[in-house]
Amino acid sequence: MPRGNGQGPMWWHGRFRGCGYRITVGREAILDVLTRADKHLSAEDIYIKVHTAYPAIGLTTIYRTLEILVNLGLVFKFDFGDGRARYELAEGSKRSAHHHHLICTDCKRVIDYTDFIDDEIELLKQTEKGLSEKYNFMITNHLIQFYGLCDKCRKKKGGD
Amino acid sequence: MPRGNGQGPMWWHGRFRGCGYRITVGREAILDVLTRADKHLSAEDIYIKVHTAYPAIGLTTIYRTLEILVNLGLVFKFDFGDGRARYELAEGSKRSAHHHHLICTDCKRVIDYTDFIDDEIELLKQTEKGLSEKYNFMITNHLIQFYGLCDKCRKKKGGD
DNA sequence: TCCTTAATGGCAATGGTTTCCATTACCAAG
DNA sequence: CTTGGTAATGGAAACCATTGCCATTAAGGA
Repeated sequence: MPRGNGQGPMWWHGRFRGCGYRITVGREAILDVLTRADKHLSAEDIYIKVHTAYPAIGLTTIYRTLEILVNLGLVFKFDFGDGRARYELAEGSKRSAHHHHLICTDCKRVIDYTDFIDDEIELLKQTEKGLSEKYNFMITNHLIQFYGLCDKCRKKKGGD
Repeated sequence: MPRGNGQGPMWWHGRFRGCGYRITVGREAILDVLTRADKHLSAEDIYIKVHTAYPAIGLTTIYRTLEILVNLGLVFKFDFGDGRARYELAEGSKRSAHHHHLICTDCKRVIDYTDFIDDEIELLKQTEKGLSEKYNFMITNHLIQFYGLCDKCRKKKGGD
């Protein structure tokens, strides 16, 4: 069933095999769900979606596969503060242009934004360069999140 | 015992009382530990330190107090990816100039850096302004973290 | 097709954090 | 200085996302 959705002939197979990982039905299903999803999903979200098509696949496999994907850099793992991790396909795969997150600390809603990204990326590059040199750190990734109250929660809280 | 360490006459008492919270020995001890600490502590770290001076204070109280402090904006809560939250006093209190974090994904070491902060803050301000307007979001806080391998772990992994 | 071994699934275990509830102790009022 | 209402507390149990364990299954090279 997960035939790549016409989105290219299993772009990740090579990367997977190259690292000695086998291609399995479960892994294809998980990648398929991640590819279709246009927003961050929790492990359980993914489990539920995969489960409808492949009831045999267990939650443990979801976690194990996600760990591999994160390590391979194919998937990003986020913590939005509600106690469960969220996953989304790294850019370069298909969907999902590079974006950052705006998180409502009240209702936990998450907004992806791509505005201002160019300037942010530019600064990040410079900062990463400076930091790598000064601390002899090999930077592979970054996280930028803004926290606050979304419009709805602002109103709920009364006025400002 | 926690007499504010001569660092000012309980700067947080007013803020606390103003919100209807009572001043208790446990809370003073926790604030004291946070004030002395110059790095991020886990709830358990704090518990252990508080516990030596006040064995009667339980872990539950640590968590409850930290939650209040975070809500009041007196303390920041971080997730460095090792399964336990870290807390540190917000700037404006005493120590801790504004800084961001550099996290080793291998050994979980965390480096605080203040370099480049000025440029980052400048850009963040602009971005926050733009985002607030566009999404009608009241931004109260931000999180910037860089992930990668620290010098030691780079060597361990073999060269580059 | 066969065989080695990675991958899997179900369930138990883990561990940080939260909930519950009876008890304690702030602290404003008298 | 007492008193009383109620927030705060602690200890243990509950929670719950995530991980470990192990016997079973199946990828995929030979």
